[in-house]
Amino acid sequence: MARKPADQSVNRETILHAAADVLRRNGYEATTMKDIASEVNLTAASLYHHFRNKDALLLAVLEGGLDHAISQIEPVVQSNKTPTEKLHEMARLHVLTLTSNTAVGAAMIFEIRPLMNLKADGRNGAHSYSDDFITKRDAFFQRREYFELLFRQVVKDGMTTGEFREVDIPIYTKSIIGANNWVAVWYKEGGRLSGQEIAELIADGAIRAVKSD
Amino acid sequence: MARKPADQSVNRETILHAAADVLRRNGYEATTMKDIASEVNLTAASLYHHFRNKDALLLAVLEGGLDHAISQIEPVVQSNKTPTEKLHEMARLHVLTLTSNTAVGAAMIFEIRPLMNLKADGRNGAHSYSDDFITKRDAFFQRREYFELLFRQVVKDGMTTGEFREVDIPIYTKSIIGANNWVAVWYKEGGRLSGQEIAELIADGAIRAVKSD
DNA sequence: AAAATAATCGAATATAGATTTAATTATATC
DNA sequence: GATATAATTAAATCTATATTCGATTATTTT
Repeated sequence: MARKPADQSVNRETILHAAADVLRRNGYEATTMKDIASEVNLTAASLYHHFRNKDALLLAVLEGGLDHAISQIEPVVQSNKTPTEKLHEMARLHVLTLTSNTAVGAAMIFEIRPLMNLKADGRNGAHSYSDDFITKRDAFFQRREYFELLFRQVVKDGMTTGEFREVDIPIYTKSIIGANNWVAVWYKEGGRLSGQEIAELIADGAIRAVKSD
Repeated sequence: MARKPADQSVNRETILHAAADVLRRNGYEATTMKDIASEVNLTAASLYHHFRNKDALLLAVLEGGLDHAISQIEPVVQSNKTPTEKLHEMARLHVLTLTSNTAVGAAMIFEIRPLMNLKADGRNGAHSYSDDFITKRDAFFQRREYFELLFRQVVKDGMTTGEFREVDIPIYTKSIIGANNWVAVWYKEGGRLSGQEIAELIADGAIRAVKSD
């Protein structure tokens, strides 16, 4: 057996989905190429036809997740709603994103640290990361800051219009995002509340925390 | 060289502190015994004199962190303050715990998943976890639930007294804890605000989210 | 229907990293 | 001071991966 017939063949997207799933279960470091490969009925070796290496594969998963989240939030910021409405909708969509794709959601949280603090190898014989990987990693973090910036902007606008009280913008933005992100940690499908309901409740709380008296 | 003179000798506590630090930087999976050993000028082999294995060592760090957090929160719950005061103080102390010990704080977040989803080895030749480890792991999670329960109880009390609006207790508790926990992700010493200030601000937000109108 | 390209695999390579073992030296106890 | 125990190490072991390589078969292009 070598190349599989067309209908059993696997494409990049399929691999990314599977990888996200494995990542959610095991985390960055504990995820093996074999784990991912098995998920799509390939061997580890075959993955290297689709991705340069493990780093590249896993980073691609995170990029996809972040892009999706941003694509949800961005239009809301640009709409002509009030800051209150915007913030509510943004928080709601953020949580919804996390509940509907827990794989990516959890990755967005748990893989940050391994990515931030790349093992300072290089001296010892360990694999040092490719330039390409570092570049993409940095771009990922910039985009992640942009995501947060979108929230900050709306909080700021709300303070300007007087809808929001005078809060410390970075702190409150991070609090809101933190509360949202935490959902990815505990949410399990089939629980008492739907993703929709949870998103709504959490968004309500976010607004309450910043609303003027 | 074999046994070092008394003043260069290392004890269990010292190792745990160092381990917490390495853990914060690298995370559970990426932390090697050598990493920890170097931090206290030992060899990896020496660690096995103090701890049965890597699992036991790392779990000990988490246990210590959680115990400390609980020891901070528990007295507040048992005090005769109002629920509003209690919740504020609990959130404040929780955040303060995280900023003053970021190592443990981050561990409490990032090591949950690797611990929850232990690689389902056993079939293949991989090391399966010792019974002792599993037992301690489970105890850790139970204690972690207890920590959350303390918050839930106060939220519930606040609803009873009417100080808090009718919120969904689990969701709001998790939101508050999530916002708090997130601090461990972004907090860096020497930033614009002190841990004290940050803790205060976040606690304010937590109260606002649940306060009655 | 050749020729080129894509997708896959088994097997080989290389290595890091947990754990074990046996030896060595420092403290403690008697 | 002799004996036991504690702390440490270097070296060996063993295994799980990541990654590479060459061969093989399926599509696609010409």
